[in-house]
Amino acid sequence: MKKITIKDVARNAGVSIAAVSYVLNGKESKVSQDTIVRIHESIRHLNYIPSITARGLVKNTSELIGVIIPQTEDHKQLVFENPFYSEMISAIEGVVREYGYHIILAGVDKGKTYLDISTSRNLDGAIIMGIYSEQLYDECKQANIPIVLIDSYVNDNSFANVGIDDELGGYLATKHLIENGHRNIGLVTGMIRKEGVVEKRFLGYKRALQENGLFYNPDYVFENSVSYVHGRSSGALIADKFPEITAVFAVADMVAFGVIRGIKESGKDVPHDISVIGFDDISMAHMFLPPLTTVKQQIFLKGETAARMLIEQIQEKNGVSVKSARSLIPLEIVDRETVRKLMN
Amino acid sequence: MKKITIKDVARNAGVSIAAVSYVLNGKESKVSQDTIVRIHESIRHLNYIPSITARGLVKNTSELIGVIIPQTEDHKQLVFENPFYSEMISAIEGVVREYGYHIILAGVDKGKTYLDISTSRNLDGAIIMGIYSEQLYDECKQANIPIVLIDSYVNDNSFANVGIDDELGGYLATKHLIENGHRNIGLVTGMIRKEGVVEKRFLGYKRALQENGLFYNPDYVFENSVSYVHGRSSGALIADKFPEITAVFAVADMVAFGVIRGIKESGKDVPHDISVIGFDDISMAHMFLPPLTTVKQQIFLKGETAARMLIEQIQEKNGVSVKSARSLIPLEIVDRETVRKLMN
DNA sequence: ATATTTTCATTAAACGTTTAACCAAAAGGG
DNA sequence: CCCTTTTGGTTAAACGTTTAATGAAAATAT
Repeated sequence: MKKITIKDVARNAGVSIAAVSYVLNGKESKVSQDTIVRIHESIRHLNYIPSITARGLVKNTSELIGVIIPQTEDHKQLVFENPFYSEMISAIEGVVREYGYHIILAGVDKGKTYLDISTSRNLDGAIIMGIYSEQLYDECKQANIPIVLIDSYVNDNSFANVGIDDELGGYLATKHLIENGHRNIGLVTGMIRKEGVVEKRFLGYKRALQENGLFYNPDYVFENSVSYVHGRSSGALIADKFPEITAVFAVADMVAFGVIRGIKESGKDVPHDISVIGFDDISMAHMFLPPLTTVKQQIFLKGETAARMLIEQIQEKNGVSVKSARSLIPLEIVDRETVRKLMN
Repeated sequence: MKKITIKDVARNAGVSIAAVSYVLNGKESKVSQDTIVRIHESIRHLNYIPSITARGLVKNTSELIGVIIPQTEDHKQLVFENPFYSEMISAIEGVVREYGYHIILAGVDKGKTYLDISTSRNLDGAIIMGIYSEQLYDECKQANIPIVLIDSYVNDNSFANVGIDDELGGYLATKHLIENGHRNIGLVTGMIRKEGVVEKRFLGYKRALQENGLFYNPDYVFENSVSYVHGRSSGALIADKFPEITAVFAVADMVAFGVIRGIKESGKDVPHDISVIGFDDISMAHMFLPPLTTVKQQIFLKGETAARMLIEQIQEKNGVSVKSARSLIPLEIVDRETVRKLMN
């Protein structure tokens, strides 16, 4: 089955391919009403679909936007364990679709990849989430296409940015626990790297402690990975060995699920014996049992915002005003059933 | 910043662009050792990255594989609520990446879309999941690229296929409940459409009932959508109005989560008062509380298999042997904590 | 030494578009 | 009626590759 090209349409309509191209591109001033309809008929009749590839070659576009997400440790897979990413991707896809773009998923491997795919595929733009590597950013600058970063703090203002106030989030979470009468509060967290999201939350945790005259006890921070398993073992550990801890702040909902599990496995109850607050409010949070109290970041809005900012950049790329906007999505505690008010 | 093309490399190395292209494509027999290294040096020095777009034009490829997934009702978004899809995508991405492909996500809209994106983007192949529409399949045939269907029963053998034995799954689930002493078993399900996955599971449910001398009671099937909310309301309904029902089979884990929630909201306990079994074994299933007893389909393996089958098809596309393979991923009950053995 | 083959390189066409440049005919202006 | 503009159209170059065709020089065979 031969592929149908613009040439076929032109022949069928008895015009030049330029004419066809013009109507395809809405430059209808260049062609008469008559031929416009003739061309449209031919298109419809032949079932012609233009090649984005060919167009891309000359216009230097791809109608593709890259979504770069973290990979698993072994670099074999994208990090999809955490629904956080899926939800955001879903949001992103929803908006770019409106504009005729498709998204292409990719991870960043050590060294290689990003610049590669960006230039070899002629991406029209990219959204990078949850990654902070100077090297990556350098590549991005070279690639020189519109980019928006999600949840990145290492940004010398070269890129548009959407994120949340993680420090505030950590603060709010911890304060919420304190307000409910808790004094010995554990923190279950991933690796605390300078300038990382997790570090900010950790900082917020400390600030809340201090502002409320509580002592920061390093023994109460359980630092490993942002994962269910780490949560689970920490939960068990806390329940078993730290009877004074009455509440824990988990830096992500997935971690919180693990913590709760661990606590229960040690024969204690959430929230009766130990309260738990999470972070993110992934959709599973409200489905979980008990429904998880957490710091809600509007994941969907976040993705949407990023996508819109990107589109905007792409569209004004003529105007070159690569405004480095920064959008902060508001945070909010959603109080469900894993935090108990301590009366004493 | 000017884009670096093969031409630049050629000039820099003092050879023709053909020579460069040959070494790029591993046809090194066509060029001497000497120049090979010179060219490689130039490539490295100029930081040259070939344009997949341009190559695609002439080779009629894109190194892109389409992953088509269902959309939400309003057609605004891809269905990502159910982690089932994310997990599969993750698996798919993992394998196609090995071969240098990227995946591009798309939904199918009424009428349009699939054929469009397939031909306009020159997809090298596509994986279609969870969709059964004759129209779509017709389009696929026209598109004439390698395709593998996941979880589809309407297949006249034109396409490769990976799925599970859903009927058996439904059967196993139900039998498991029966073996644990349950006689009045509810079914919470999405719309039962002919030839759909859900129908098969329903059929398995009925068969298990019959084979064990149990009466099939239509009042016990709660049919609406494959969603948490439907599960939740059904769970509540069952707990409230159907005291004789001691176990329910939910056609998906997400539904099961809802059912459990609904039951608990009505003041009953799972599994003490009512047992629940799910289907899929998404990763959340083992994290849930109580950990969900479910029919495990190896989602990851499923995605991987589909991807491998697709790659295979793509690679032998010369040999034209578009073998319409069908791969069945085995099923297995994983017994966790939501099914209780009834002693009576 | 001649004929043949192999090796290494180049040229140019092709892939399917877009778009600047060009042009003829028609329309409008004086 | 001539000059200018507008309208509706075409031609051809360009985008960055791949690859068939071609050919000159070197190697091998006779």
